[in-house]
Amino acid sequence: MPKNEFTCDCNAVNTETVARVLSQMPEERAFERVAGFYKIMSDTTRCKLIFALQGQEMCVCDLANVLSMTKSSISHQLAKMRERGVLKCRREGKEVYYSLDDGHISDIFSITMAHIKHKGEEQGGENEN
Amino acid sequence: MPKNEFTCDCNAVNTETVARVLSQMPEERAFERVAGFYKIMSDTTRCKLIFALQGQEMCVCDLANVLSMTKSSISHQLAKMRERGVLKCRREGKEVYYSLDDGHISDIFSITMAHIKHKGEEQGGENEN
DNA sequence: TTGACAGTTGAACAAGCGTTCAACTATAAT
DNA sequence: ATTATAGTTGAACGCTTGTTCAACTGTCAA
Repeated sequence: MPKNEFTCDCNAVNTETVARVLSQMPEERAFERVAGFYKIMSDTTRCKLIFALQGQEMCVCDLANVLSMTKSSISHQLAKMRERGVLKCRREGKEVYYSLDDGHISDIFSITMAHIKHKGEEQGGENEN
Repeated sequence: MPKNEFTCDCNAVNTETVARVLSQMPEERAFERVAGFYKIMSDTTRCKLIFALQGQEMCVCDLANVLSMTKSSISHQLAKMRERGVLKCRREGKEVYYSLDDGHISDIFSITMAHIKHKGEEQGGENEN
């Protein structure tokens, strides 16, 4: 992503507004963190994993059963979520148990779930894999 | 996405837990909606647009200036967000003004921003485009 | 009508991503 | 040691996605 400094191809219309918003804009890094946070929750498989792990820890095998997916696929996603600090894990014998590592995740997830339920079926997404 | 019914390649370990979680799982459609919601916020460009539009409506040209990006690129993203019900727009002369169409978006966005700020620099994402 | 500017749109391209597959490690039981 | 099961990992595949480019529409002013 080159993300040049001046790829903008037009002049501002409301210069005051532009200046004000520009002065309030957080740094690039902040947006990367927020977007990254949302990205980790932007997949149905990972959403299901978060849902399943609300309430108790679960091993890979059981999660694979709940989601009807292969251990490999689940493991890849769990690793990604762990890297991001969303999940933590501990080994117990042959099994590795995963659990939510961050209360905020569960909170935000619940809020969003409620929001979605509230919005209802009015238009729901058609094209989200 | 084939998403077969029985691609799971192992037996459950804690059958009770699996059964309980399975009985509580929302339908597929619900997860698609939640994941879709997060997906629309999982890109730095769109996060910046949401941030910029908290407080006032703005035209494409001004948004392009704030983000230092081309009108085309911005327009593509705005269209996507509008389709999803995140934004609404109105034309005024030559300009088209966009604004947030959903208070929940702003709420959840703010909560997440605060959460990210709270987590601080401890590990921040390294690989999010 | 012509020109300028705001905005949209579709095709194309490259980068990113989720699942699959196969090979691997780790633990436990025989 | 051998076997079985739980889990991980990297490469490969195909699909998705963000930006670019060029051509287009819409509005206003001269």
